[in-house]
Amino acid sequence: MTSLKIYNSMSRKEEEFKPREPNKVSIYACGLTAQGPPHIGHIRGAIVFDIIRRWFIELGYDVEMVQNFTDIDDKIIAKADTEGLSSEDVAKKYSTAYLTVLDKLNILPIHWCRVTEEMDSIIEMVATLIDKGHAYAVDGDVYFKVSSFKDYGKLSGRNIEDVRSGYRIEVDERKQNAEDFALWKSAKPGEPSWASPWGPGRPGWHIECSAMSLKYLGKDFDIHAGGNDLIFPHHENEIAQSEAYLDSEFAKYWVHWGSVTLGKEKMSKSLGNFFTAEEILAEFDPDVLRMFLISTDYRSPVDFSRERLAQTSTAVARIKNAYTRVKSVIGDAQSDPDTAYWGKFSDAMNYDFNTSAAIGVMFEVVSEINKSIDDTSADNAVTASLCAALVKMADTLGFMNLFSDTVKIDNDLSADLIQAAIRWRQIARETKNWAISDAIRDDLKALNISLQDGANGTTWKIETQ
RNA sequence: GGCGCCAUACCCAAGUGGCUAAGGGAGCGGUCUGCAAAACCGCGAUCACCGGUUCGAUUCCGGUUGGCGCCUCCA
Repeated sequence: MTSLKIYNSMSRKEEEFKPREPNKVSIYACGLTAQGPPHIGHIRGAIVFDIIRRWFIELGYDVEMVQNFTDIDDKIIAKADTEGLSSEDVAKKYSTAYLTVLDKLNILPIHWCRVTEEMDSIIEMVATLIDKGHAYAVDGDVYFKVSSFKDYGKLSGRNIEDVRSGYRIEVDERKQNAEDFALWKSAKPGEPSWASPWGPGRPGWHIECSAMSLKYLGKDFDIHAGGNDLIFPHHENEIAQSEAYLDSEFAKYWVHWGSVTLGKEKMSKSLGNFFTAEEILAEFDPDVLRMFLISTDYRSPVDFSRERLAQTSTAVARIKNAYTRVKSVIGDAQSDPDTAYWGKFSDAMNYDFNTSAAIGVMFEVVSEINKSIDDTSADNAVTASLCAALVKMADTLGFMNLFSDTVKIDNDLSADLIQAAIRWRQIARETKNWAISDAIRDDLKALNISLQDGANGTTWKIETQ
């Protein structure tokens, strides 16, 4: 088997994946701040790490997958004011919305953690950083002293001077240097707060991910993932505080996915140019959304539009059509997946999860299947192995509905009745009784069953949507 | 200004120095067909531009042009 290559943002190269422990992989993916409905950009992240994870499972790894919710921060407090809810309820509302969407999208279960439930480990980490001289407390706030960490900027390619000169917002004068960032923020009157050695307050944004990933995955865990907009400052700061705390390496591989754009401009909550996952899923099948988002390399930006999603629907229908047609030829014949195509698919996935190429292979299989349907001399055993390869590929990529409708009815009396109707219609056709022939087809159509006449006989499929 | 990423056909998009530059959508022509739908066959790319390295560059290096992201909160 060829080895798995992963693009590591730290080295900016594809590297051979070597797990910390044999056959085990630990992944931490930065989650979201639960302050608004999840949009397509969030969904892309979820689907990217879901596919990475499914491929590790396919390769035989035990996968430990942790993701966080930021359930307390400035924006949540602000949102609580405008919505007339508590911060806690705001966080609960939007984290639940995200979980609901993940469920619809067939995302594998995740080990969730939440900032408000991890205060002890966060406070311990901040205290240790102060003890080690990497942080200082001022008036109830705690800041990380960036100049105390030699490697600062190694992920994003910046140095401290770059960061200082690029600093555009007003600098809090209590900070020793502009680039220092908050580990702990004191609470203003009326704000939710937690007790700490520096007074009541809440964690800064970056410390939570360090504390939670280290708590659940341990030092030197395998993969730290997130959107590429998190590289600076979030991941850079995580590295600084974590490696200063550990005196050793934090995570081994850094995986960053690209943004979703709208008219080439990044979709984001602050710009307001986003589609929510909910509204898109009301219009399109989850498999169509998944297919759309993974037909571009995960590291590149992907431009979102309903037109492109509609094109993807057509492409998805091609796969469904091939499957339903071939099923009515080969029936339930079981077979091992075709090794040549599966090998090609694996090679694609093993090279930094090249889903675009992998999907290309799926369509090559679809094409082969379609040819075999019209070819009366085709070997059904070969066709069945192509079909098995297609199903395995779709499962591996996390598609859920491509084949389910047919499978459901295949095991039912209905399938036999449909076949009977097709025979009656064939008799009508042979006697050129088009009225009866079309009536049968129309009646089945009313039941969402469509018929297709081919050189090799008539096939049927369930119409979805 | 600093730090990065990107440029492949009408649109989307893969491409790990050498083999016909994958695949999807749209289009055009044909086959099959009572009609319909689906499918099949055929048609299409001097790989943004200019240099360099190499026997050989879409691929590596430098520059130019154009686009995008991060440097405030972002997935």
